[in-house]
Amino acid sequence: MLEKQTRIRRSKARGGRRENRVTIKDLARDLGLSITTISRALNGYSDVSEKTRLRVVEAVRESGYQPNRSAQRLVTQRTHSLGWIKDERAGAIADPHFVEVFAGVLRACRTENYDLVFAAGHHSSQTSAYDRSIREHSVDGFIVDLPQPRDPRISFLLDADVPFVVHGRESRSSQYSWVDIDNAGIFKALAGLMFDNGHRRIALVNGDEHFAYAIERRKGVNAAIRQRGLPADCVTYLSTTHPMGLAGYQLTEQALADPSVTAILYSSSIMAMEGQAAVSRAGRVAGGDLAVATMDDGLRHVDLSPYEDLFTFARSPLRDAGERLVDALVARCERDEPPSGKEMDVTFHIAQGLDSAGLPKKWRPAKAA
Amino acid sequence: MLEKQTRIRRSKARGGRRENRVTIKDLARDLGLSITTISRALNGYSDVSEKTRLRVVEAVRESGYQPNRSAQRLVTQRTHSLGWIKDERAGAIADPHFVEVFAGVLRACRTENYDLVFAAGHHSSQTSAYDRSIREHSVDGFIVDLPQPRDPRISFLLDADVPFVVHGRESRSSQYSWVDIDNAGIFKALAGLMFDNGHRRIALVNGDEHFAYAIERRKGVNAAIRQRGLPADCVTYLSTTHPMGLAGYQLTEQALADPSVTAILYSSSIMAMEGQAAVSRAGRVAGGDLAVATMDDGLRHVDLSPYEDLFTFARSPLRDAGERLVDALVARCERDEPPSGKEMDVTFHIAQGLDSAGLPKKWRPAKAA
DNA sequence: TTAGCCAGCCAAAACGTTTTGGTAAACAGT
DNA sequence: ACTGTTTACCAAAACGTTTTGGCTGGCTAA
Repeated sequence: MLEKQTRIRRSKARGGRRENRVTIKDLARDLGLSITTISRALNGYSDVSEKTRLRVVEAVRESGYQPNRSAQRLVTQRTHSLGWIKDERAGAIADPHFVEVFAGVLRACRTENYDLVFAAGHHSSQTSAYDRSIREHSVDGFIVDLPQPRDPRISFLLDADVPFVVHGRESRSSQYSWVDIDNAGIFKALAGLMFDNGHRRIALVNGDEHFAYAIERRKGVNAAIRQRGLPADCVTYLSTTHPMGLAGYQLTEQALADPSVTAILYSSSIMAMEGQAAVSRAGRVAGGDLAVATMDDGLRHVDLSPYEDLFTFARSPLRDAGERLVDALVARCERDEPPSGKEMDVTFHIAQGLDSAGLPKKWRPAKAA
Repeated sequence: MLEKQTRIRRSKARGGRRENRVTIKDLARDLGLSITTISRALNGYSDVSEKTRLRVVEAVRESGYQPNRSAQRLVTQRTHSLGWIKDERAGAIADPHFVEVFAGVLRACRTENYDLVFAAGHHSSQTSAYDRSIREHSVDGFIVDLPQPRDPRISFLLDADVPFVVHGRESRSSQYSWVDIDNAGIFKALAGLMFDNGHRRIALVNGDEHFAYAIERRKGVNAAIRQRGLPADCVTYLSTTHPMGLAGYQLTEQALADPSVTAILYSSSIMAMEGQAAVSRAGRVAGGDLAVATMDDGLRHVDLSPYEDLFTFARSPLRDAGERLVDALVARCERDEPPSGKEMDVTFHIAQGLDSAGLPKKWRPAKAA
């Protein structure tokens, strides 16, 4: 016998999960109130008597009622979730810097009671991932990280007029919310400390200069030079597109190939640590005949304690930045606040015994401009 | 003048985001068709003529219509998203093993077109995080990883009768879907190889034996002993609750404190690598007078190439496991398939020149039981 | 007493889909 | 010509909330 073949779905089959969850309707029936009143009681409206509100709250507690998010989403046009589409270049999600920000974001999402929808998108298909997500209405706003100078994702999101927050900044930073540090100012200060202690040949071991943060850092170092009227060649610029693995060692090796280099400024404490093998190998000593300063992002799974007194640190925990990101984004999604930028605090932690030029042993803390 | 104080919400303020998205209603109007027909055309029902379907598809294409997920969620009772509530013990999301699984999960989510809702929950509050998520209806199913022998999260989820998949296994593995490797079999095989090559004192550097996987691995080693009638003290058991950082070095140091140990079996390639410093320090040589075997999880950000010919590896990429997890979970959510378990393939990669006892230099590959 | 106000409640509409249960027209078989 | 089947469509209900725009009855002020 042939099956009749009408109304057969090609795709999704409807599963038969048993749903006997308690809805607002059940509560209304049980309490002899209207749905409206239940809803308004729970949402803090003032036109519900205190007595009734307590009855409702009690009923909610004992029934375990939790409003159905899907229904809320539909009617409020809010999803109560945030999207983060991470560029999945090699190692991106393994990068300890990312992990640190991620941890902060997760924590803040929990306290703000937002869901985080995380995805990894290939670079080329990224705007389409945003596009789809927006048209589907699946999140209220996005987190964008590691912007490039004029980042196409940001162009797209600005155009789509959808809330987002950037970890970092690029050219259009007045048009969106961002959380960042004063990269230029910090590196200007660190390089300045070195110059002011008599160093005349230093190396900058920078991150990937395709990204805005690294460009700013280089600019900061340049500013320190110009401010003092020093020659351009007093800095050896080094950078890497692969900040994990061997970069710290190799770039340090390159930096020390010129024996007149007396100070190295690192863009990350991981590279600074990795570089120590090359320092020893070159017969140099950090905190002895070599000054080392580095940006410290407060990576909790990297143990810097052996270097606490040998390196100078500019410290600004990325985890805090992660939390701020969520706060800023939620402010924008929920209360429609105008774009705002936040420069995270930086504390300077000055190495002892670091001077190679007979100048005062202690660097004075600097205030990032 | 006093403000009238009626109907003031305490919490959420409704934002005024401009919504001019195209809905199914717009399409229906424009095409002169009913909403039903549009919906059915798009969902692959056979009661729409091919001609009409093409018109619909074309209109969708040019209008950029994307069904509103919130509405779909409400009516279908499906969210098309998966939840992963990760225990946020120290270093959990920084662990390279996790990162690898995560990468696989993300990739599979993209191909399956599922959203991943990721959260970090403190151990104590975990079941309540699941509970809330379930009652809110915010995901279709959960990923659970690193089970303990009788894991309370699994108890809870079984009880809640909600789809989930476990990376790993514990006592009740017939009741849920899981993806795992044959931990006992693999470690039985590796230890067996060592014994069969004449080693009589070996060390097991295991992971955290609070977790099922590590317990299984120890059992596997024990089985190898029993099978050969060897004395129990031919294995030194070592394990750590902090597999990152110094554990590899320290445990190796401990293992080699007994100079009669001629082989070390590691639970992770990271520990094996970290242990090399201690090996050198003890004046021993991996692949020379010390046999080293390790589980290799295919961590892509760990460069094992220096050890390719010195260590023996049992290899099973965690990324693949991540992809399987999603496949298994989607099968369960979408098609309500019964629980199924999957043991991932393992390939053995045998070190050369590893024998310290004058026995054949090549180990023969073993089939994990 | 009466108008006005306020506190406290509610019915119904709306959000944007999917699904149910049809109908009308065309076609086929007798 | 009549009956049944098939094709191609559709109106309305449903999903579970929030919000709008009421209404009622009691209190206050004149």
